[in-house]
Amino acid sequence: MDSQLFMKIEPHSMENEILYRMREAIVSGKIEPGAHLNETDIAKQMAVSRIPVRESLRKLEQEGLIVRLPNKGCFVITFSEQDINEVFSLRASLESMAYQWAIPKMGTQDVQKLKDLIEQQEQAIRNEDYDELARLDMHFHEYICIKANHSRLLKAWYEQHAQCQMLLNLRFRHLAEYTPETVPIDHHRILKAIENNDPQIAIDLTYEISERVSKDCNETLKSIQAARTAAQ
Amino acid sequence: MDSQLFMKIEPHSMENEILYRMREAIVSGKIEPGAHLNETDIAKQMAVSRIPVRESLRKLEQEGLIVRLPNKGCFVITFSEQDINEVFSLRASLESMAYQWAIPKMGTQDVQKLKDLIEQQEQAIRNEDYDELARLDMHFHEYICIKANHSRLLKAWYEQHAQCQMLLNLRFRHLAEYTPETVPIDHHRILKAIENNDPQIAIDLTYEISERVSKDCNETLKSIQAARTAAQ
DNA sequence: TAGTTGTATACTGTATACAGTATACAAAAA
DNA sequence: TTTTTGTATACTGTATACAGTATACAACTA
Repeated sequence: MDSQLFMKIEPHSMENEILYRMREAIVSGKIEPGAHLNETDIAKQMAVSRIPVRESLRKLEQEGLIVRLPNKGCFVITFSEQDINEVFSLRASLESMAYQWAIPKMGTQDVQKLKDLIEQQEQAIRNEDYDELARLDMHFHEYICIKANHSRLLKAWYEQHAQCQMLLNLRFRHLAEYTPETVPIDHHRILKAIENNDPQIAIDLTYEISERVSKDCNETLKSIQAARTAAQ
Repeated sequence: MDSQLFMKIEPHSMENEILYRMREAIVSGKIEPGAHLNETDIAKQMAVSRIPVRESLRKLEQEGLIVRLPNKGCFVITFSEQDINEVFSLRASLESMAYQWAIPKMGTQDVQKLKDLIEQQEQAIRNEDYDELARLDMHFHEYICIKANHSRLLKAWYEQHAQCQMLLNLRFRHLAEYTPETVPIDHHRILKAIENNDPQIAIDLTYEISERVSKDCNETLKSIQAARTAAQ
């Protein structure tokens, strides 16, 4: 075989499939926070044995999306005010580090790529496609974290990010006033800091944005709790 | 039962036992970096089935102590220069955050506790008990990270710390000039910053120390590699 | 001899089966 | 009626068994 005819086949374990589906269901909110995840049920639904389900649950536990209680099973994480503050503050701290590592390495094609992402975000807002907006929002930050070229930083960021996504989805479903325009506006400001090769401004912005979103999520949490106690 | 007669029994799964033992063996260097971890062998040695061993290996993978290759198994992590830089830089970044969160909360009894740890370190050096010194070194930083009262930060720190310990053990076994005195000296300087309620100085010190230790470990790595190529 | 293919072996990945534990609820006793 | 105890049930934790895959090496072919 002297030329590359076929694409590489990725080792495709069931576990990755299971993991991916469950993570999606939890992050998107299809499974409610606090819900009990029954291994046998999940295994039956997906037509696999409990073992790969268990192993996926382990990974989700490490990612912080579920909590495991010995001999009781797995439960989707519920966020307290402290949890929300933790998630966003740690994410902000990790992104700050990412800016310090990434900005010196960034060239014009990186700036262009980020510019494109912002434009796509504006388009998504015009289309009222907020799922797409959330994805593009994520890609903007992800791009910078990848550019930092720091695998451990990236891994830690992904873990916090999954929980952020979960909270942002929760906010989107429950908060009346949703202001999608803030996403590209914030990103424009960050991009400017990148173009000026000034990590410190990007870092200050990150903490500012983080603070704001954290506040938003806390309000959402309170309104959900208020609605729940009112219903009872 | 009107009074507390018996201590609570912690749910004691085999897995925790297995996890603890394997982690210790890897961090301490009893198992060489790069070594293949055979599930069946380990299960046999510990007289358990492969399942709890597998689950422990998953956790070690998430902690970054081992690498899993699909259908090939688990291998103890080997550190490249990039890995070493990553581990120490991320740890420094996390500790910086810990200082910002912890220092405002610290009182005289915290300072006293840290002072005691430093004294114990000096005693350990006099006793030439370097295992104990490593433990006390760890406790100093751990105390601050716990005081930050940020569970996600603490979790991320523990993950980096396990790899740091592994590298420091490697250095201890291979590096000729070992200067244990630096540990309490550095800690004295950090403690002073804490007493002065000045996180920024503590942060600057952390990066300085991190840089130094990182350099040391990289040198160790090179000397090990040089010894290996010479042997071949 | 060099390169390819077949085959054995040993390992991981998954399925099934059973043991251990938590929980809810009914029955019994105070 | 309230508290305690027994019991059933359903779940997780673990063991065993087997299927799928990677690797090494022998046999074969050009």
